[in-house]
Amino acid sequence: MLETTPAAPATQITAEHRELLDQILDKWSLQVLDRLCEQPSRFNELRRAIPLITQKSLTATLRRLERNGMVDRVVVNTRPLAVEYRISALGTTLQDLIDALLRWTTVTMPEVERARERFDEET
Amino acid sequence: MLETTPAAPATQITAEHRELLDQILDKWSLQVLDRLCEQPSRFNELRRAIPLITQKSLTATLRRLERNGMVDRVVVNTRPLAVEYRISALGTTLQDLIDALLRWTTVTMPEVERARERFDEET
DNA sequence: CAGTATCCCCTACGATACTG
DNA sequence: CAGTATCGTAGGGGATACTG
Repeated sequence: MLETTPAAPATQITAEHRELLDQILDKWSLQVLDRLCEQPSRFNELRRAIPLITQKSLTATLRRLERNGMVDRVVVNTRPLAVEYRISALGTTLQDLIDALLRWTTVTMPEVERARERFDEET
Repeated sequence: MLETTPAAPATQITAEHRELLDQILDKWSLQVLDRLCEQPSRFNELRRAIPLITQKSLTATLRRLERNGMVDRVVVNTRPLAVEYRISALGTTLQDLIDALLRWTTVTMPEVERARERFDEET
């Protein structure tokens, strides 16, 4: 059988793909990354920029992003100590993707809303 | 200081943005959408294409995608009944984004792996 | 074939309190 | 300031059984 797609996209989603995306497209990461793409920020600056996030979640999100190499944690040894988070070189490769996702949601939202209404009112 | 980015992206992530993305970038949706972009599929075809998904999760995923207007559910009234899922017009607007995400993960994965090792071995 | 219906677990997240 | 530590909960998802 020769009916495999001629120009196969070579994009099979594996468990690894999904795991990585899960760590970067999770509840808070996009917002953190988006902010850090604009400017390096300190811990409490991020909290203020993302008002609904809790300390715990922000810490967890930053650790995860740091572990995956998306964010650099820079400790400035003043007293009291200061910590700055910056997008990493690897992290910047995400910027276009994030922008594209945001643009997509913005453009698509109205149609989605209508689709939901249609779906919901079908008894 | 005039160093604000000249063409500001105007992309503030709101709760609505995140809610929509959560419904489309969740655990199984990408795989389902990816498959449906390639070809319309029946329920059990999807199960076979995505071996690890459970019936329950597949049903839930398809309903959610249908509700958001990404997928069309077409019932063919044969006996026993057949149901075909197809990507919708709205859904196809996601295709490039999904491809971009997959390409990004594929390209980035090795560096991420190295970053994780570095992070993990720092005691 | 294309699903519901249960039960159950686990963990992601929030709330709150405390610390170097 | 920049976090840990602890407790408690909601719900996403799995396993299994059943149905038009």
